[in-house]
Amino acid sequence: MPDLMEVITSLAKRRGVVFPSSEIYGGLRSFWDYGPLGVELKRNVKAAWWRTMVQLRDDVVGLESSIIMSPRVWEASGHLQSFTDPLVECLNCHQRFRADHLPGFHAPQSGHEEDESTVDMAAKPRCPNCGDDRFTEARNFNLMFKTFMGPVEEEAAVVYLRPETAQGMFVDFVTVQQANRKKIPFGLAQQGKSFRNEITPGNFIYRTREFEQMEMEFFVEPGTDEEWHEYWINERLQWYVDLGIRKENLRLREHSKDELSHYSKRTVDVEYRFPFTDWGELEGIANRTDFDLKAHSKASGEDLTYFDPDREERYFPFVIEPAAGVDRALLAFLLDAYREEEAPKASGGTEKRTVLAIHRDLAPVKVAVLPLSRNETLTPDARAVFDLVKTLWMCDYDDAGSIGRRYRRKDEIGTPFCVTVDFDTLQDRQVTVRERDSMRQDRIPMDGLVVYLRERL
RNA sequence: GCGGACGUGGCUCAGUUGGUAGAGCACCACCUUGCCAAGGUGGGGGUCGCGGGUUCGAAUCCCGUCGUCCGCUCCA
Repeated sequence: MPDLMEVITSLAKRRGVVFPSSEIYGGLRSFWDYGPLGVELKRNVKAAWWRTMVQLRDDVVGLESSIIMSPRVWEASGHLQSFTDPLVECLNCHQRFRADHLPGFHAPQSGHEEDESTVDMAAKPRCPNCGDDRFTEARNFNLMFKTFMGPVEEEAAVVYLRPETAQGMFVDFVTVQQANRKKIPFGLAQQGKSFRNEITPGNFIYRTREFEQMEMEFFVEPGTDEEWHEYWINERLQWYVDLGIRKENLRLREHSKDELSHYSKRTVDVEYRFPFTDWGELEGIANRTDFDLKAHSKASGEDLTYFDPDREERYFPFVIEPAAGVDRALLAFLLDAYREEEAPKASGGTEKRTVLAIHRDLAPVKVAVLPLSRNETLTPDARAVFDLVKTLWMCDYDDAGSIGRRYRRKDEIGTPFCVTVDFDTLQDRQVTVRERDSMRQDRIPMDGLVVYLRERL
């Protein structure tokens, strides 16, 4: 098989799942649009997450905070300082490095993100590539997108697009906790867009500058945080398994001390075996301790502690955060579901069959209604079946081309069930239901179709 | 941003030493067909990424720019 990423990227474009943004202007690097099937797929990924993380639990509630927040949020959270990478370029070979990753480099004072600090040459860091010790000045590069609020582009009106959804949940913690009478342990869950001006985006929708997150902040009593951390690590790994990702393509990876985020005490990633890298992160489960609530308390002057009625005292809860990327999860689901099989051909021999064996809950279209041929005697019944089924599931009506061709088209986009109306239907009021994975066919009475499908969807 | 490769219809590509664009697949219509990518006929679609330059003339040469892929780096 040719490179799987190319196959998936091409399939995504061809079938209107995902394609480059602003393409008529040559595209815009690292931005992507979701077409009709992509939207459905993405909505399904998010819905599946919401269902397990919010709907099926009594200790997690939802939130939708704004993308642009007070700039003071990002000062307090540490993102203005710590989301800044000091970059230097080797004057000899022009390779670029994070200055603070070079041995012997003295990190510049962080502060205003546009400062250019002088590199301490006395320390003599060496280029890891060519060994030269001459570098450009360190340039602080903040990963947050900046924009201006109000009519005048003045410094006072600078605001940022959020680089994570989490801060909304910290800032709103007390309000939700009190308004909804939540007792610890409980969590706030949120899905939404985040923005990071990554130095090097790429690999299709794996790393983009505009992306969607699914994050949950779980507030717990200090001392129980490590236990809860373990709990959520396992829950989150299982979520991907339950949605059909093969276990051998998943693993957990512990962050080393020096790669921990500025807010984290311990982080474990759920990783997927992406084709373009050995293992790539799908989701990070971090123990954020009481870092954020404390920081916001201090910066805002508001008391963000929690009163524990059992212990009869106030404290800052610890936070366990499973933070997943919607787009890269979607990519993993696509990659893992893609199959090329040999299927028997009518005229003998076998032929390639492309199947997206994606979990039913994620499939963009659940049912396709296919009249055996485009024929006005079949149309009324076929339309009637379509009009019924579409009220319950995303449904396709397709009468263009041969029946075999249409089955293959539906396989390629992962439609789990095809309902075929044929000439016998006119007499026996039965339809053929064909299942994607097994290619099994059942003859089902039309008035029992919904029950049949409901049992399998 | 640096090094390397590359940008021709929806997809995969061809295009000879510069002479004003082709194929297969896909798509649409009609006919035929009737349960796993069938056949026939007809059809739509490309200012050859974009912008300059050289030339009588450029998809083919030069410059710039945008974008893609692989490395360096980063995270959801």
